[in-house]
Amino acid sequence: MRVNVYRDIYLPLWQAHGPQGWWPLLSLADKRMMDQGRYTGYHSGCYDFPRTEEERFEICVGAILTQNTAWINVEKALRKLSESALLTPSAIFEAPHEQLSDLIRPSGYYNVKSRKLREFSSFFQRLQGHEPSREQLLSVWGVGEETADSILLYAYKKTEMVVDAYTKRILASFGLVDPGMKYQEVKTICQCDLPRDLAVYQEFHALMVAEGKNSSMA
DNA sequence: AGCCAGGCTACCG
DNA sequence: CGGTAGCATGGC
Repeated sequence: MRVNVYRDIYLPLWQAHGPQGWWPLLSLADKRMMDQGRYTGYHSGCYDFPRTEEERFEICVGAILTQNTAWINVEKALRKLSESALLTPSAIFEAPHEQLSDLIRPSGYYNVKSRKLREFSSFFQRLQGHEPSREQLLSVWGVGEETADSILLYAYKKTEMVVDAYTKRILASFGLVDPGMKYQEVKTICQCDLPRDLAVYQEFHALMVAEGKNSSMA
């Protein structure tokens, strides 16, 4: 019988790891835990986020900073931005490159990411609170397919599956995808077996990462 | 002490 | 088109 993504992958991972409560937010984090290198900004079992436009923007910034980067380092950068009152679109857009790149240094690629954040901040301001389309997001310099879908799924609660390196690796281990398969193809494979439900989509992606992280394969 | 992390762009053939 | 160098820090 053919592997079913929901029955054979999602449900077992849910049983193993439980609800992940993505996307993590600074406002929900315990600073003492964070100082020990443990991130605690999750909200397991609650999908009523973001609650404010500030939280929405924070998710977008995190989505850009986490490109090919461990979350622990993104968290440091986010906290620095927040402490310097630079976690708003206008502040980031107006900040000098030197200051911005210095604050986000821990998340790596700080010169490129500094530009990406400025470009995105400009875009976000122009939205005037409206929801961006996937196409609009992709038109922003520094936003690719995965980042666009992360923003749509977690910041705007759209049922768009996020496909990352872990997802491809895990689905490949089930023989569902070939290495080198395009983003959209993998996305379609995930979405066709999963109920079109926000919580399921968010948890599926988060569970992929949880599973991918603790099984240090390759 | 390497290896690698929740990618994307630019440029090459 | 597909393939790949470049970007960079910090944790394990």
